[in-house]
Amino acid sequence: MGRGKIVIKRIDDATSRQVTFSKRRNGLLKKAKELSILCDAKVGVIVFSSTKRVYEFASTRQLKGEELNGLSVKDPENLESQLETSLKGIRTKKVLKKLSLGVIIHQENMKLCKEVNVLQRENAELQKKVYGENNTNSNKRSSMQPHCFSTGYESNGPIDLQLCQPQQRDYETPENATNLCGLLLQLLHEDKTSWRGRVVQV
Amino acid sequence: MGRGKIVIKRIDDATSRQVTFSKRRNGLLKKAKELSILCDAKVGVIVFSSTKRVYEFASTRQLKGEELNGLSVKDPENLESQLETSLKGIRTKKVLKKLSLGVIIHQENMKLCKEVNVLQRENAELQKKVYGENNTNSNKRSSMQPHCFSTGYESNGPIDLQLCQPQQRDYETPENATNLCGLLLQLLHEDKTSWRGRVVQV
DNA sequence: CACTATTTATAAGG
DNA sequence: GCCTTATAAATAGTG
Repeated sequence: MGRGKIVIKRIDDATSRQVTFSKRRNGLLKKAKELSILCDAKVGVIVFSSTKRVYEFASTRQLKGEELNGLSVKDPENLESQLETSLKGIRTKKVLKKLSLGVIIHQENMKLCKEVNVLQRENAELQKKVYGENNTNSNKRSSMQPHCFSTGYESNGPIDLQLCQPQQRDYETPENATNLCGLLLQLLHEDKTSWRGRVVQV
Repeated sequence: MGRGKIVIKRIDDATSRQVTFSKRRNGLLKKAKELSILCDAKVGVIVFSSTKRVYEFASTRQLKGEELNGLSVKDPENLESQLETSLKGIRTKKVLKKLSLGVIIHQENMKLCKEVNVLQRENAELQKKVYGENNTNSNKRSSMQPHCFSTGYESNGPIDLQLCQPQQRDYETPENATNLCGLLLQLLHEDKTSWRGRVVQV
């Protein structure tokens, strides 16, 4: 959407990158706001510039101060109200459930690992039969490890909140993270700092 | 940007709203991804549909398998310690650790499900070649249950823990405990007291 | 930062 | 959902 078409890859020139960052960041935040309004959805966007400045949009926090102080607890738009509803009746068991869920997901993970390994062996056998012994290597896969973290999940390393530090560009170092957790972390962090209007807005 | 101009206000018609939600959600996630790539920024986007599904994008880097080997649910020392550092000063760190682990494991589960499905398809093909069409049934293993995603877990895909529910629910209010949205809300709930009654100035 | 030529997103409608 | 098309919006390149 401009004078010329661009390829989506890191912009090398620092100045251009900064300019584009500024433009597109605003665009993204605007879009986020529009989506939340048009479709009545809860949307959160957080952007860390390479200089570690934070820009964000969060639809659940668009309420004005007065709304947050008063009746908003009953407002269905209010996150807290949602929490209230969502957690109705389970509060006393929530820790147990969380643990249960964790265990179950973990068990499922183990099961899936086994399944993958079995299938891989089976596949290898079948490949032999179909293509002959000497071709099996070409289809070899590395086998799964017990806890199944070997496939390189696409998300995070540790969460980096030290926003003042220059950005590490060493991709071998697991230094930063953004994903759902990171986002929520930041949202919580923002809460901690009172959500004063120091960032954004559209 | 369409056949007609629209005003940014809640779309009344539910169907239109859903359609627009879908389109704009995809657009937003795409933009987020582009921004993160072009400008080398960390970007997180999370969208909760009105049906409680969660869509997210988070700029990430691919971790190498080696970095993740050794991480386990029972012994998440690596992650924990990394989080410990990053979350210094954040009072919700305990919650967030759990949350991070949960999300990571969940994501891993998605990948495993995908992998299993791919392997099964491969297997089926090979079986045909080896044993012929009419024998495939005899070797059919019990396939992954519907709790597996049929499509890959991508950064902008919907997350729904209910689809990954491995076992019969034998704990209470499963509808809350097995839904990611619910889980997140639940986890956030632990921090609710820090939100409640806070004066927010915009 | 302003300007616009272009590309991109998307509203409306199969 | 997916496809098409006309049009609105975003924005790349430029001054």
